[in-house]
Amino acid sequence: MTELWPENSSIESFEDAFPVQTENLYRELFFYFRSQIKVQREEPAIRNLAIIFRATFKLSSQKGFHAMSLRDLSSETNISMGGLYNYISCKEDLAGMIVEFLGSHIGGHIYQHTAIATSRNIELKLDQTIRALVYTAEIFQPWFFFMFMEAKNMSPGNKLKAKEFELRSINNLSMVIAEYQAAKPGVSADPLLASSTIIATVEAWYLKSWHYTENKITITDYADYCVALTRKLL
Amino acid sequence: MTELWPENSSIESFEDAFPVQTENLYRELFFYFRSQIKVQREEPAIRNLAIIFRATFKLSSQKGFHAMSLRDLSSETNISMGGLYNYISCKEDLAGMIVEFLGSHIGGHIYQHTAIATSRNIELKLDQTIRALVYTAEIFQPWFFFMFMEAKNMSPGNKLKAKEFELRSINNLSMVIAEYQAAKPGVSADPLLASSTIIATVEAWYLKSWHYTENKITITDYADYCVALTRKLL
DNA sequence: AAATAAAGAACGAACGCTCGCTATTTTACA
DNA sequence: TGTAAAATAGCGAGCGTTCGTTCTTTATTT
Repeated sequence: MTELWPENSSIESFEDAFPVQTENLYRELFFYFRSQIKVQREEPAIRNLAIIFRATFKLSSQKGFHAMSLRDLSSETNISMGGLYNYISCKEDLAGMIVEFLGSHIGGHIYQHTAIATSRNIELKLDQTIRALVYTAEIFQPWFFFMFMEAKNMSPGNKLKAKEFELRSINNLSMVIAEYQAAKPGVSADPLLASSTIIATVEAWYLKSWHYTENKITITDYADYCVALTRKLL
Repeated sequence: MTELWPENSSIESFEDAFPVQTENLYRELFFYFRSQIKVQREEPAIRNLAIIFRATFKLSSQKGFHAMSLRDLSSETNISMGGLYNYISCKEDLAGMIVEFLGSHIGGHIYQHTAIATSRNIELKLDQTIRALVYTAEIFQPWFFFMFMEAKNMSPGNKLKAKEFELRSINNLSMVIAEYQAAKPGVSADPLLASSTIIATVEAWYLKSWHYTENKITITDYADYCVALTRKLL
């Protein structure tokens, strides 16, 4: 692979170009929350944060965050109750960290990174905006799933953050669609309804991932489909 | 309004024709579960079942079913702890009744009622299948929302029922789409991907109802949009 | 008077969370 | 470089509280 994103539109080139690398995810999370995490040594902290968050995603996707007890989390992670509390201030804060990190840190990168890079060609910009939505949905699948499913059960502050994150993705897409429509006079679908269908289709990827793996639909298939869908809609 | 569903495609005519009327909903629910409900006198039973189920939808949409305690439910309904247990056998059973009643009783009617009635004209059949999905999503909004959001947190048995219910709607739509495509040789979109986008769009109506009320999009607008969307997709 | 429905105190289990303690790693000095 | 001291990380029993559930008592309806 010599060409880079966005000229090369594969998920691999997208991942290479994306500011937050999967292998550095929990390193970044550690530094993001360093002031509120009691463990200061990098080596155990990053390792345990990865273990704790992955276990949280697993357990809360199985039975829901509220039904997951900290004793469940303790035995899933092999970290004691007291050990867990070196990384979180309270249970609700664990959900808060997920929302905050996805919303502010990762979300901040998503919109800077994708559309702007391809602004010279509006067709390409629209395509790659859609593709970036699908790819981030894939790369951060457990994060998005958690955010969608648990948002309504969170504290008001965290609930607000989750809602703002979703609205940002809708508005960002609507703007790109409006820009596309301005450049193509013949096209005049309702941008709001169109973007809500597109977003819902992207969301389906991480909400019903079992459905697509069962039917052997790959992320590449799905990204291509979403791009084609968008063209048909507008 | 003289014409009846499906020739008249408004939600009002759909409701008139639908076997389960809103005003009789909790009467039907009472008789469906009569054997396991301790209160046998109709008057208080139907009244309290309506109060209990509506409060369950309200509270669990606010904080999640698991986080809703039976003391929350007791004070929301003004029914004592002991009183609640005259209507449910345990808390999980309350979720089970919702899944069972929506899946078996109401769901049983949905597919018998809609598509078959309009089988003479495949275009009309497709349109009215979509419309029926949107209208039932509207009429039973709290039920569908609950089912979607709480399914993964339920007992294995209830989880299975919820999944079967969703698969039934996907399969039913896929069949109608396949039938439509067979009659229109030029059309050849992937029925699975198309139906998953359509279902996701319908689901968006009851999952993000706040979004559509904020933007003053009515159920009629949305049903029209979904029909148009389907035509564009295939 | 008999039967049914509603009430709410009481129970054991499980919850989030704390805290005194042990184990491990780093630092400081020889 | 080796070792004692200091600092950090991890542990898990136990705290007060709240949970789902039960059961006896009271109120209401037939």
